[in-house]
Amino acid sequence: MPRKTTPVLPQLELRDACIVAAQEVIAERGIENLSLRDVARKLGVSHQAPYKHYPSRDHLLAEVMRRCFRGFAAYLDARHRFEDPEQDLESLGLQYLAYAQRHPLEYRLMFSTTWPESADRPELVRDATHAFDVLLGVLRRIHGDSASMRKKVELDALYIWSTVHGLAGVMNGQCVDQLALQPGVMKQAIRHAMNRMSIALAGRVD
Amino acid sequence: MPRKTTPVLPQLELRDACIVAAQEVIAERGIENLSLRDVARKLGVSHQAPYKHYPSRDHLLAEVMRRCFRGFAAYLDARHRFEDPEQDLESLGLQYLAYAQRHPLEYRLMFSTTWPESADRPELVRDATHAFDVLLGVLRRIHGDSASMRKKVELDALYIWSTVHGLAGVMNGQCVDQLALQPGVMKQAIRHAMNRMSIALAGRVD
DNA sequence: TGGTTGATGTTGACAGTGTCTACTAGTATC
DNA sequence: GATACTAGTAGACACTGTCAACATCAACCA
Repeated sequence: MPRKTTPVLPQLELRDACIVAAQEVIAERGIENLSLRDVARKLGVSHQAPYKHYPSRDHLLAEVMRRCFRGFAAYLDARHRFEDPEQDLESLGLQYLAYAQRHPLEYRLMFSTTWPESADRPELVRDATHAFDVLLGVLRRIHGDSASMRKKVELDALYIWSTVHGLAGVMNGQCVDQLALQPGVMKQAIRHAMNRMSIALAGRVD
Repeated sequence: MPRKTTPVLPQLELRDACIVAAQEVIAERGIENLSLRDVARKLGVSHQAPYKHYPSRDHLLAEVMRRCFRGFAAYLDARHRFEDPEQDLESLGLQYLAYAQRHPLEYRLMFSTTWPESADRPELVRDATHAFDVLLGVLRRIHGDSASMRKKVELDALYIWSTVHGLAGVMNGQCVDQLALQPGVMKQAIRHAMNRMSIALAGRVD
């Protein structure tokens, strides 16, 4: 007969502590160098202790990713809101880019890491697609939510996501430092790309 | 006194064979599961043999990446050329995306993998930035190469790169399958984004 | 009350990994 | 022929993820 009581505190503590320790290790040594044994050592427990809470290293990593997605979603939701949906869209884009710049590690973890196979798909997906859902919401405020507009909204959402996501990737990718651009170009790049995007969205497309 | 003769064939054979085997392993099991010992086993040599040609696993990986960049550059250079620079730009973008779709693994390896620290920087960088250089070249044909235009060209190059690169990332990312989009949207997404981008580039920006 | 159960932890082992060292065989140069 | 260098092998090391077998201990039920 399974125990029906809720687990007591110390148990939850280790489960959460694993996440925090894992994030620290990732910040110090990178995602690919994350080791469960490091996490255990950092917490002063045996190398098998984390296995009582996560079936495998990948499950732990998946949980870290899920929390990143949640943090990212919360960050986007905390953006400056505007009545005007066009302004709100810009605010959303800038907030997206701000996150990518302030949390490059988390951003890389979310969008440049092969998802662990063991990832708890439905849960992870829900958190992961939140940014896109927000984007869809803003676009619906612009284009309306009629059936005829639905496809258009999604197409524009993909376009915007591509540009912003691409910009984020380019800005903290490894290549961009090596490009020997004119001075000041990188600083202007975001502003310029956002302007171009606004022009694009204002235009008509069949 | 170091030997001055050029190395004979069999030595080069293993050096190159390591790359091919590594690419196979990556295709089968993914980048993060690439092991030098796998490579050695695949080639029927001892686990230490590859070390005679590459100082470390990372050096081998860097060489694989370099060849990917070269193949990518060649693929772009083999695109359909147009007299009209605007058409050429579109051709370049589509070719870029075609590569990303046909060689998702290589694309991921080049743009979503942390570069090995041991990477032979100048060599790798030269091959890695080729795509960007081509893009700059096309834009110079449009805007001219005057000093006053240089910054503008680079800004537009970054914008275009972001959009195309972002599109490629979105198209073969892990998230996009989970978005439950309207039927047919994904197929149109590239066309739509390219159209939007053309509109953006046709517009004026200060 | 005492036995059972399940959660949480430990230790020890295993295979697999990258890499170091020490060795062998061959070959080009002096 | 002596020497030096290259390309390869074999063994060891520390590290990894993970499996299995234990130890505790609180909660539950007879």
